[in-house]
Amino acid sequence: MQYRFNVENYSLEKTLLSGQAFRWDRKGDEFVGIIGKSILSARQLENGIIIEVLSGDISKQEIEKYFNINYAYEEMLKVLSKDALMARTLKSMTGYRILHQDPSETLFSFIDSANNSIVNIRKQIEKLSELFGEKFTDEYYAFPSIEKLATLNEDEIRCAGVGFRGKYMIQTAKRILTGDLLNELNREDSKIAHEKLTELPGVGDKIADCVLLFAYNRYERVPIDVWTRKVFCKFYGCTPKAKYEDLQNLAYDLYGEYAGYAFSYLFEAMRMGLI
DNA sequence: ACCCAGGCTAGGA
DNA sequence: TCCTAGCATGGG
Repeated sequence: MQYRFNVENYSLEKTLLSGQAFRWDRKGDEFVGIIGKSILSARQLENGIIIEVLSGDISKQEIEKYFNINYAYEEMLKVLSKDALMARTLKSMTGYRILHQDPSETLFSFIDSANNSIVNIRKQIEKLSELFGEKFTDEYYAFPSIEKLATLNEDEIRCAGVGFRGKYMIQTAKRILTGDLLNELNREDSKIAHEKLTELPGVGDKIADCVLLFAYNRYERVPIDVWTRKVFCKFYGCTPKAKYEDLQNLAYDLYGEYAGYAFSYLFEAMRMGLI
């Protein structure tokens, strides 16, 4: 099955190969990725994208949700462009979008991101899936289930190369299975959701916000890492050791419901030396 | 041999 | 409340 979405300003390269998702690869002029137990191919058009389901039974609706096809992107551009710094940053990264990924996969992927490099995270997630995920077709494995992660011991999970983060994944998996946290977060205010996420082992302020931004469509949340702090220092007069919550509030005062989008652009631009 | 990577935790000031 | 050593692993 193949779907064509006519959307302006949707860059597959910027979106799928950025640091928000880890299971997409460029294969020639297309991008191939895994969502749940489906394999998808994405191709860039001038005024849209084509998504082909290579394997699996993912629905059109689920694809629209994952890619956030109906997000009011133009409105976001319009509002943020009133700010001079944002206007030029947006232009340098046009088409970067925030996806709506699976909460569990996003959570465990970003627990793996602590003091890690994107290249390593990608390798480790593939290895985790190979070792502990369901094999749904030749060479392709789903991301491990929470139940499976909860049964592992530290030695087993370390075979995926995740190092000290393995024990956090196991502990967090066990904790989640005692309740329904990941679903409950949908109904929580963002600040409460952030607090609850940081109670999980291996999840601090920054990783909690990655999960909220990339898996719960909380576009007002800003994952504040070393690069984001550089942005705050260089353009907003902050000091290097400003408190996380203070920076978070400043971002919201500046850009409100678009703060997460704004700083995702600033993050990408800063990392690539564009600003 | 070092240093760094989309940080977090525990322990002490 | 603030500060930092240590953390596994891979790559420069």
